Amino acid sequence: MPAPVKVRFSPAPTGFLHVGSARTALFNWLFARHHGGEFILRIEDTDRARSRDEWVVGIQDTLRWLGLDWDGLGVLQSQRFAEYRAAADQLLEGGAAYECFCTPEEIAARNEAARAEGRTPSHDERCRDRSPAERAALTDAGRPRTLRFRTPEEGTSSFVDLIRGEVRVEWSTVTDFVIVRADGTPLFFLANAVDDLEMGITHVIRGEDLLDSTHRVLALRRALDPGSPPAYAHLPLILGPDRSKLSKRHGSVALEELREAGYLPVALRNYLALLGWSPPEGQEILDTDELIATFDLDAVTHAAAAFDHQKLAWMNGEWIRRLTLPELEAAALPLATTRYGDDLDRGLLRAALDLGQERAATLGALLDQADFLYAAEDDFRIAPDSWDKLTKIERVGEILDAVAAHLTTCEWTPGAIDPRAVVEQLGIKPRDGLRAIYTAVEGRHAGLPVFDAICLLGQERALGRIRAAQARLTS
RNA sequence: GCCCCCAUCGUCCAGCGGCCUAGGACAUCGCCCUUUCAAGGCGGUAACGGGGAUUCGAAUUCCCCUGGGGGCACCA
Repeated sequence: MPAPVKVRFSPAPTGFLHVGSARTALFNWLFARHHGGEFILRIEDTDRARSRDEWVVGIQDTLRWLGLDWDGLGVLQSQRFAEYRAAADQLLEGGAAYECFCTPEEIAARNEAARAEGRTPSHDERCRDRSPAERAALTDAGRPRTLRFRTPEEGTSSFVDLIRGEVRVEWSTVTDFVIVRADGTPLFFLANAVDDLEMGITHVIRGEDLLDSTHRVLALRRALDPGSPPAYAHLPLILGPDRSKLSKRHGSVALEELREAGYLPVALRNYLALLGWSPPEGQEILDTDELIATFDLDAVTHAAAAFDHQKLAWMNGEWIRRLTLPELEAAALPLATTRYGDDLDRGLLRAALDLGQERAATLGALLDQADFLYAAEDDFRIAPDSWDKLTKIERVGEILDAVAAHLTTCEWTPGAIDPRAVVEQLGIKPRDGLRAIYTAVEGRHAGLPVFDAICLLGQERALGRIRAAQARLTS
């Protein structure tokens, strides 16, 4: 029986969760769930200066919202410094690591000098073989002291990546690296290797930006433990639409922003899963059970993928349409209360969602179309570009007159409110004439089906808005 | 500069030596439907970066070039 799968998602709490990390979390989660294994959340907050508690909370909150539940309580590396210290001592005693007395300033100056002379900047490892006497003298002189891991001077490092196959690099191009800061706190390499070992992580699935560092982590791991290290799989990176590094400049890349814009977790999981992976049958729309059932690291792409907001929006629309009305209402309620208050009219919300469901790409866009229902008459505003369009409609005054007349006399039920006939009597095609009504009543030239919208709004308010438009037109 | 990874339509993927006159999806264009805008239906445009090599046969294998991305921290 193969060892049970155990993976971890290990973000640094230095900011919000963005689509790249979210995709990494998702792939780890899918892999664990597919194999019936464990998915651990490990917060890598060894850099106390950059880590913030609020980001720890924020990342957990976003992960829960995304639907990626983790097993166990979640681990904070900042609470395990004693373990890392013990491991560091072990490495120092065994000679795998050594004390380095170079200051950051000195190293920077040497690199600068190297560049000036046209040489490749590289750590010179001058502290590598200092005698005990030298070390004592430097310590007595009050020099700061870091712990550096000793990498091989020659030979080749190689490991088999689950996605890319064998990856190799010459040790001569890898310099010794710091594993304990001068202040005694551990760095990523140390904490990472120690935790993966102690937690029994079987598979490390992470971004390709960490590919080169794997050689170093593996060397450290070997110095710590003779057993088999975890298998590694490096995911292709997610790029911006222009294929450059993904950043704020490219629009919403923070999951929280997407959440606020009204993207559905199920749609996000679906879209993110398809960025760098595809199921055997090639379907585009997959629910989470299907994702779990068909996910396979072997099918992960090798090349970086560009993040495409348009496709995400399309997919989100697909998922909005698949929701039942109660599900849609539940999904939209948090955003709706933010807009309209906690005591908003739920019946009105439900009716608006029902009318808008088949056309919206995001919950936010859907609610944009509902704003006119919640606007008090004093606050009701018509979008400038929409008003502009209205004024250009031929015989718009006559149209508004006719519709107003219809609304004063017609029965006030959903089916009875239908001004198409009166518009047609003017010799105007309903298609062309009705555009004005959208703007006058809904404040925008494109929105919810206007007959139903008028019905929801009520006779007084609907007529009031049409008359206001007429007045503005003649003023 | 050095090291590593990668390379099929604008974008995301399929293709894993013959089934490819290269398939699907998003986007885009046209038509239909239509209570605006959408959604939906139908149809179209659009790609194997270049050069060698292997082979009866290459998008699929190998090499070089080019291009893109990543790494080279007392960040992770």
